[in-house]
Amino acid sequence: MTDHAALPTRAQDMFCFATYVASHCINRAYAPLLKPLGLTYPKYITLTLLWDKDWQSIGELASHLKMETSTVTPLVKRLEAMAHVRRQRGTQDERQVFVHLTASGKKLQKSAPQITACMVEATGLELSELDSVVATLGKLVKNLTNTRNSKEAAGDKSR
Amino acid sequence: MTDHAALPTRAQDMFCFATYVASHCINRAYAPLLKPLGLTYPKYITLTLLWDKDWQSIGELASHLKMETSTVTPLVKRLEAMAHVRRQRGTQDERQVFVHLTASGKKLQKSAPQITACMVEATGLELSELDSVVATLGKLVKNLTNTRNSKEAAGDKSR
DNA sequence: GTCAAGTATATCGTGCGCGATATGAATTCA
DNA sequence: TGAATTCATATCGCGCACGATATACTTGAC
Repeated sequence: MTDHAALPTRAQDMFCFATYVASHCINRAYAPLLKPLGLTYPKYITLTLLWDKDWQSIGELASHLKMETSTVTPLVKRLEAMAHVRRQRGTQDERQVFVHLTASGKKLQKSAPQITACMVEATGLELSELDSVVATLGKLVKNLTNTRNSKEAAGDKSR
Repeated sequence: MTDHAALPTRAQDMFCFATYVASHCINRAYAPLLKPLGLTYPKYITLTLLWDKDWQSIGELASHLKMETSTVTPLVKRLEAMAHVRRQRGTQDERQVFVHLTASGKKLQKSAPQITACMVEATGLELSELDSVVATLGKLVKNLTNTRNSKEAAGDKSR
């Protein structure tokens, strides 16, 4: 306990480390729940986005996931190989590829509430605590993504 | 209103999704700060653990990172290839491999405070908010790892 | 129409991260 | 002592995730 350092130096005290570790632990906790469905967490979360809104483009999905299209493209292809989604070139703009659910992809949604309940239960945390984490991390993500693109987007007049 | 109705269904509202996305955003934010040092975030966090305590075994590092040794082994080998650490078989127990810092590995520690400050700044969050996230995710990780290894955790220490 | 610039997705190489499996050392026990 | 078991690490195959680059399509200037 040193009082002169406001910023932590040990990995254990850093929010980055905590998020990094938690992310992998959550992934591992999901694995046994998703395995019976033949899904991984990235595949599952992509389906979740499509359950919320079907027919999204690769770019749209990547934007929600905060990921590069170079990650989403093969991910969607694997989902297509499992026949859960289908890819279709846009008619208006042929550069775009729209992803939509098949019957089997829609069917998986029925398993979601059970899986969510399982995960919340496994954390051993109150819903209020989880909500708080979601809110704070949401702000963090917003700020990190904003600062990345601020050079081009925002005016650089102030210097 | 049942308890079930209180659980979110949209990906955007789930703590898993929030943690997943935040983890990758943090990784991306670190990249430009670590690139001048030739490091990635997993390499950096491993060095951080060694700065806190030098001469740790592969298993010890894996335990702190909450990762499999199959992940840590090649990670440490890459750090060794960069001459930041050296691996050495244990003399007492020759199954173990101890990792220790070289001069160049120790030297990198000087960059850490600046990097930490940069990251905290980039989040745009108060230290109290970050501390809160660390605390809650810490409990989450503890609970998730406990349920996985509940058998061993029960009465192994008493021997 | 044609050329230039911009956009959406795809491809490639590298670095994680995991489970399953292998190898060799240490420990237990018959 | 020697066989069986346990343990620490290593290896392998697969699935992400990224940046850099390529390709095909669209838009705008002329």
